[in-house]
Amino acid sequence: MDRLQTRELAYFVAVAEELHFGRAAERLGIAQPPLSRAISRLERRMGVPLLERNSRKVTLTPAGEVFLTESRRALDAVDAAVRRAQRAGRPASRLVLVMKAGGDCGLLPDILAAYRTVPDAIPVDIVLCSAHERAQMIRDGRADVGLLHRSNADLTGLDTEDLLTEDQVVVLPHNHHLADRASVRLADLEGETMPHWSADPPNSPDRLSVRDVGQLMQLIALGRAVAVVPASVRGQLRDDLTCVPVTDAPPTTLLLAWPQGHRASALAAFVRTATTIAAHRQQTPSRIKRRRMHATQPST
Amino acid sequence: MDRLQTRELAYFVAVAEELHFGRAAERLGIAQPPLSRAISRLERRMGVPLLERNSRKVTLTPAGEVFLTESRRALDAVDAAVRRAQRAGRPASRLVLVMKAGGDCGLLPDILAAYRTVPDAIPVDIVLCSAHERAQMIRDGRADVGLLHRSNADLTGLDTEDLLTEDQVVVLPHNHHLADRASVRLADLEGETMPHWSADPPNSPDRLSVRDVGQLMQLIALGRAVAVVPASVRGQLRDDLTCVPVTDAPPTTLLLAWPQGHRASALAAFVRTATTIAAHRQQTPSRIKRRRMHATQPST
DNA sequence: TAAAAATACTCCATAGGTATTTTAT
DNA sequence: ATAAAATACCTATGGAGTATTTTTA
Repeated sequence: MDRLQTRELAYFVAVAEELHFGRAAERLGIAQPPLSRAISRLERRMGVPLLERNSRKVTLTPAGEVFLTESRRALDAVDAAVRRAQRAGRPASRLVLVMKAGGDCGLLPDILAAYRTVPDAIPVDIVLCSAHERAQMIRDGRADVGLLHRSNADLTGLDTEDLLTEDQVVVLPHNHHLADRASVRLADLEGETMPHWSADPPNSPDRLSVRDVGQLMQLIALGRAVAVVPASVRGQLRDDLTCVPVTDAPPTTLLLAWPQGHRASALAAFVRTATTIAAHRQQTPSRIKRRRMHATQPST
Repeated sequence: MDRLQTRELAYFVAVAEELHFGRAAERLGIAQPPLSRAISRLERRMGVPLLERNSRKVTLTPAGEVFLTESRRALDAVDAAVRRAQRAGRPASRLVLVMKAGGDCGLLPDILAAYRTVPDAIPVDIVLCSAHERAQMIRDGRADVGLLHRSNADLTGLDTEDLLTEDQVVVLPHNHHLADRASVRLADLEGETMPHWSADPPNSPDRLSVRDVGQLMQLIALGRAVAVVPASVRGQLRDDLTCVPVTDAPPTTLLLAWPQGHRASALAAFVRTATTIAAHRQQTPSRIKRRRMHATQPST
């Protein structure tokens, strides 16, 4: 079989996401019939049915599920190829760093200050974005490097370097019955609502979901939820909230992530600077252990 | 810019590899003029020159270098999407394992025997291939899982699990001046020729390169080279060769690798079985340490 | 019976071919 | 002088549009 074109992947992704040929066609800016034809030709060429359809609904076959995730990954890779080549062409202009607001554990000012003193340092652009977007932006070449928490993200396709490991605290409204405790255990939080991070606006109101820290804190202030977060958020807490250490929550790790296998010298210098600063910082607040991953250290 | 088609990536890769529009066109099965046009349109669309050309030679710009590696990766991802979906469509037929001949440290028979007893085990196809092909085959979906040595391979895009760690020995012809030593150090091998693994037939005869163990052993028997290899090759040595432990060579790690993020149940069961068997085996020959990577353990 | 996918057909944009020119060594 | 890329011009495959039919919940 000759190789698929990205157009065919994109068409399939649209249909698989909409589960409706008409809406998918609209999203793609084409008419419905050519889309139907493209998909059936795709299935014929691949020799595998990807969708079950009748006149009332469209569903993915198991092969279709696999093809959806794989196609997304492949399209990302194509887009990343272009973006990275373009960046390499307009030489070493800026380093784009993605992070969540407040997601730097207070480490970033020192890192930036130290990086500025490095020979050949280039300006660093900070892009703030919601939780799930960060890894994506690195993967598809829109960003060069990101600050993430290990637990928070899917790290496939990224190389990483741990910066620091923190204990976790639970954020509570002042009137919560655990708010005055010196510490709590996870078991004490049994039955509390914990929102999950969501990329899109809430679709199912049955589970609480938030897009950013502001939304999360709002829900906690309203008594609708609590959240276990890294201890460093203490420094940026609203007046109406308080923190209590969670003694048995696993420590969480802040890490730098960048596209797998990338070794641009500006990136390498930034990563080295950041790990140095983080290692230095990690000395001071004791009881916190620092671990190092095996990830490839970029180098010139 | 609208998204590139894989055709355009493939055209660029051909030109970038051949560094000659005529030969690249021939390889692609098209005429030279459309290829020239396609590449210049690509550069115009991307806004970045990828190739410097004059009538005598073609060279890659820095952006072109980046685009070459990124394009290869993207094309792999597209091919992998198809192969994996096809595999998911023809349900759970066989597990394809790639390895180098003799590259299992004698572990594979036990692993296969143990895996056969697992519920829902499926047949395992063994594909033997040369050193560099293995990671590639896993990445592009031709294989499900592979046996590799850490040092030997580029592990980007793969999840891995260490199986066992071995000390290394140097393979020598009987008449070599170090052949009777109880052990040697790396410094003793200073000045010896060490072939490197090569995917393609030798192109530059100045550096010795080999494609498989047979070729390597042949060169050693001829006194043209020596090689530092994992201790387990002792069991498969030709009569005219001998092994001497290298005391200060870093231990080498045999590992299982599979496509990053893949969690098919058959694969997960195989990985679990293999690590269990390897852990068990590792007990017996002492002085060898076992380490575990952080890689994602696939699970149903 | 009605919403939605599949067919039938038509058209044109663009991938690709052939012939030729330009360019740099 | 010549090898090799670029340009000019032509052809035709197949991607996309409109109109219509088929399907099944």
